[in-house]
Amino acid sequence: MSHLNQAWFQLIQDVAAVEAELAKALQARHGLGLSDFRALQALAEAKNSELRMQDLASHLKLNQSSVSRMVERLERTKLTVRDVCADDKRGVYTVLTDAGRTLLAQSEVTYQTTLQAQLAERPGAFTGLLQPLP
Amino acid sequence: MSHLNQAWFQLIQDVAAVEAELAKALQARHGLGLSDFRALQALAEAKNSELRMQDLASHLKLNQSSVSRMVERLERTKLTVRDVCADDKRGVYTVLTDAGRTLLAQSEVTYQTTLQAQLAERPGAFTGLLQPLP
DNA sequence: GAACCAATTGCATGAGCATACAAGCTCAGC
DNA sequence: GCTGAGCTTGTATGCTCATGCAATTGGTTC
Repeated sequence: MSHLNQAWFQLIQDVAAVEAELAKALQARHGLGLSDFRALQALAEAKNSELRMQDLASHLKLNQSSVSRMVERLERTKLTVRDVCADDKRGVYTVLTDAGRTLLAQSEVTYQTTLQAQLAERPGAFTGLLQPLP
Repeated sequence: MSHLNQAWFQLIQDVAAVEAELAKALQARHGLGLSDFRALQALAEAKNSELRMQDLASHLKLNQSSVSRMVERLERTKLTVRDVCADDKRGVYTVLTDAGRTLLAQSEVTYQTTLQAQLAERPGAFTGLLQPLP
């Protein structure tokens, strides 16, 4: 196996391990999946805390159907609500609720600290990949 | 969102995109999943081209049940065969067949060229992977 | 109405968790 | 020293979940 090949395999596994820890922490402490968390983040950053399904999909690099189902989950737990957009009735806005904003704020602490801890545990694994090289 | 946070998100997406391309290429040209491919690689590198389920699992960082099902797939397509080990009758070796070795050899070309192409398409995203930083 | 776009729904896949099952090992008690 | 209960180790199976692709439904635009 070539050097590049091995390096890639190693990277995949390091990335996967960190992601798994992030997912576990969010799930355990806030009952939130990783994609769900990132969706909330995207909404919070969006204008009016709302996005169309499509925009959410392209931001998260998920396809329409996955987003449709994800939003279904988020709605079931009252973190977002759907809202038809007035100007184009084909479209649906997904809007962050107050509950969603609150949970997001809490989750972000978990996410941030877990991420830092995980990176610290893997010194060298991501050198050059996260900090723009000096 | 913090800088680290953003950088991580970006890395995840780049990695996911490359992995998706690898998976698509392998599936399209050889009818092989990415994990399946990596399993064949692991077997080829192992002594006698055989590994216990467990060892396969720990190498691929998959859990035991996933590997059990994966090996089932590989066997269905005649790429591997199961073989009980004589010394510990609880154990089962998964052994690469000639067909498996042949398919692997072909797939590795696809994998390698796709990987290089993908990395080349994302200049800067993976600096530090190719040349270990000086 | 024809072509198009947005969102949802049906179906298949690959993965994890919990559990069941099977083989071998240990050791107390006779 | 033999036996059998209980533990350990290795594999398989049932269920569930998130995701992708393909087909569908409903609204829009020309």
